[in-house]
Amino acid sequence: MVTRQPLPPKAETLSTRAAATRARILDAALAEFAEKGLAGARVDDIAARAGANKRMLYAHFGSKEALWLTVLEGAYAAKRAEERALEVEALPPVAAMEKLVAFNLRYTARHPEFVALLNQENLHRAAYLASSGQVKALYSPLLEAIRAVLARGARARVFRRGVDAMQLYISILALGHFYVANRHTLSTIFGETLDTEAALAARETHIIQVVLGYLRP
Amino acid sequence: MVTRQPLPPKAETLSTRAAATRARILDAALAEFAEKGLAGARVDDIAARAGANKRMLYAHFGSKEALWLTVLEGAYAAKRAEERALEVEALPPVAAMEKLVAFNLRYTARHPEFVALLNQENLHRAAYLASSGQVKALYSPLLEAIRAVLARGARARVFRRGVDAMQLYISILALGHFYVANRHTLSTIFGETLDTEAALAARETHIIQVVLGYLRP
Amino acid sequence: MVTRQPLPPKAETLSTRAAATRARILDAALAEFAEKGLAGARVDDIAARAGANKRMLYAHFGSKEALWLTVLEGAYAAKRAEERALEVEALPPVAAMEKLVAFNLRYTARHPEFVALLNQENLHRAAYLASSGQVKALYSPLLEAIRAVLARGARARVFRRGVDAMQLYISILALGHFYVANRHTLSTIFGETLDTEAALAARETHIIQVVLGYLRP
Amino acid sequence: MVTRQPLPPKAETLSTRAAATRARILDAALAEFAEKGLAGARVDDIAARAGANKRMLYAHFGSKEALWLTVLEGAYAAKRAEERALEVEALPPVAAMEKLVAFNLRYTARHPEFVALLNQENLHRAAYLASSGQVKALYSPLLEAIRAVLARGARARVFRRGVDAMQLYISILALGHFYVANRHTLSTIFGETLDTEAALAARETHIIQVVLGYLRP
DNA sequence: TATGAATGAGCCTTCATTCAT
DNA sequence: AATGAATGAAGGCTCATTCAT
Repeated sequence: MVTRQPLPPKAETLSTRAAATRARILDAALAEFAEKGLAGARVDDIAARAGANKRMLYAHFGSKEALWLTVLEGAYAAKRAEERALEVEALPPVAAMEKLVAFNLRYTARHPEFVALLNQENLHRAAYLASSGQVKALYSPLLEAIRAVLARGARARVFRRGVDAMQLYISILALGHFYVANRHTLSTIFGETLDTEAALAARETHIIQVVLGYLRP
Repeated sequence: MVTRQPLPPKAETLSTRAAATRARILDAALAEFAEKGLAGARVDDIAARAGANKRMLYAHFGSKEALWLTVLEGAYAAKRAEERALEVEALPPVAAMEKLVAFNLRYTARHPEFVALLNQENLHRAAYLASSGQVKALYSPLLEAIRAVLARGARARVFRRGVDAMQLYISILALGHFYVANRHTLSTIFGETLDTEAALAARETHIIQVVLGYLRP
Repeated sequence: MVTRQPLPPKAETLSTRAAATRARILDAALAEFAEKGLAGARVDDIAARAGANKRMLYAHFGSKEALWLTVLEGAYAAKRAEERALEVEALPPVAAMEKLVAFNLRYTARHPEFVALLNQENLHRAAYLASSGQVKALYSPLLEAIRAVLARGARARVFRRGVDAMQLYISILALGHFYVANRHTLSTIFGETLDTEAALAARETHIIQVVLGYLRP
Repeated sequence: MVTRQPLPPKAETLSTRAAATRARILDAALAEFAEKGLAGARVDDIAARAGANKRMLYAHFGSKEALWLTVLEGAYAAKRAEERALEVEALPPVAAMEKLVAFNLRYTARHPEFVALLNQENLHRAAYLASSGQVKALYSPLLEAIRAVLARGARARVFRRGVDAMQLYISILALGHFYVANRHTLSTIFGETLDTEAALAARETHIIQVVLGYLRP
């Protein structure tokens, strides 16, 4: 007679469960890191948010800092994925630039965690990111795409010549990112709330004008 | 006849010593906070850097967080003091803008601690700054000055009309600040060193072009 | 020509001032120790209450613990002084006992600091008091006086014979002191406020009945 | 046929271990608090006495003060449990009173920690106990029992009438508790050792005489 | 005598991490 | 894979005491 086995833990089942735990921990870590920074984040709180045991965090990621890096890479990848989906290469030059500028503001506004992660990582002089090697590959194609757009615009005489693609991209990032990253101190300093949709729309209009105004031949 | 010396100014002497200790602690705290953030900074390390007893830190400032706020206010005040000294209101419009843009980049590059403080404070949603009330007063006059420059420029037909002073100033801050704040992650991503004087000069040229290009009528 | 000396600090003046400072420190220490105990009391707070410099506390008393002992001795001496002034030896036996019982309750109620000091000192197993040698001398005459009253009462057949004076005095202390010392926990436990004058009067009636009821032949 | 064992009761096992740690901490805390009071007690020492990690103290009790309250409640509950086991309601009136008086002296003598805790808690004006709400419920039944004994005694004409149960119980507590609580200062003052069994027996005889002498009709 | 500044040890509490099951 | 208990090393803060004037 066969002894009835208690539900055999199928490999698939287990790995599915494990993957779910892993994903929950990552989400929780993203939120916690974004709120409190690397030093301020608490491993206990991450585990609690994830509804997981603290030990699992170590089983999956090894350490708080390794978890930080994984979260950081994920954030970069997610942003680049959306940015790539814009397919600016396929648009007319002016529309392409408008889209790129607006996207960078709106994405940042939608993902303040991203901003928080970057700030922290810069505080650490990109120490964790440097050990990644994975992020750099994400940005080469983008610069190529921007160069192409600039060239098309110049040929069509809607853009000035001699624009450095990297400098421009940094400026585009800056005009959107800085606003969102510093919205709290800026709101305090200027006594205006910069978080509303109206304020964001005003900012969008302004920075599109700045970039396109600059690019005019 | 002997001139009797008045009682030596003990109070002043003492407070001079105390003031020196206080100043050393502030300097040390600025460095420590900039390097490690609020949560990452260590009170022991601040005291050690200052060559002071930890207890004095509490005697003078009450808590780590109160010290943070004092440091933050000091950083804002220092920057605004230099910025005010530019006296942009006294310059021709284009020169004024050029100077403001260049100053903001250069100051930020010279004072990466300022950047680090701001990032941290934004992570805390400006909670400490909000309780200050002292910083806001620093920026009203600046906006007035920028408005005046913009108006003069528009009248002289070297600037476009309808430019929002606050938006423009935020953009000026952004173009310089973001570059410096994110120089580590940007260097990693783009595989170029952005810390050199040459890179900084190139950035200066670019952002002046962006702002003045945009302002063209 | 004679150089005019600045006000010569007369010995008398100085010692008067010093004595005043010393007295203020003692008062402050009594209050602080009574409120927070020996371990809980803060030297800074004592100095602040006394309006004196902390250094003076050390100049006058040497250490926190020495100050504690001085305060303790003073408290005992003050109580014994009032108790002696009752002159129970001069009263009829029953009236004498009534007076002694009532006094011990009322004094304790008027001087909760005394209670607090005793509790603390017992916590330390009378370590400080033992090093005093001054307090013991205060109580020998009292026991003698009680013995005399008991003898007179027995002879007059209003008191039972064979009563131990020390046990009785401890009981008299207990019946008053315990009530006051534990009024907070007792109030909590029994849900009644024991601090009012009415409650105190009821207690007084009760304990006089207990002692005199017991002493009945 | 093999009896399949149900899953080993992990939860229970674990909680058993945890409960043991918790109990060791409580014991250690009782000793430490009794010796040094709340302010004087050292969390490190409690953990060391318990053979536990300091962190566990916080995991189980949250704070030093919460631990204090738990210890205090436990001490009250332990005493009341023994007192309840006397079943004075089942005894003849005089025997009941004798037993209650003797028990309170002997329990206090056997548990000087209880005395120390009470003293401290009164120093804090019962602040912790007040937040408990658990202790009060322990004493209502006792007062009822005493009232019943007094009524029986009065009916049997062995006790006087009109005795207040609460006052009497406080007196019973006082006569035993004060002696033990103040044994160190009293020994010092009267130059006799009050800690010996002989001294305790003498005290027991005396206070039984006091209470029963008072209760005589 | 009196003062304000300074000190170093130590306190309560918290943290990232690991063990035992 | 998952859990709850446990750990040791700090971390922020406070204290009694002393120095320099």
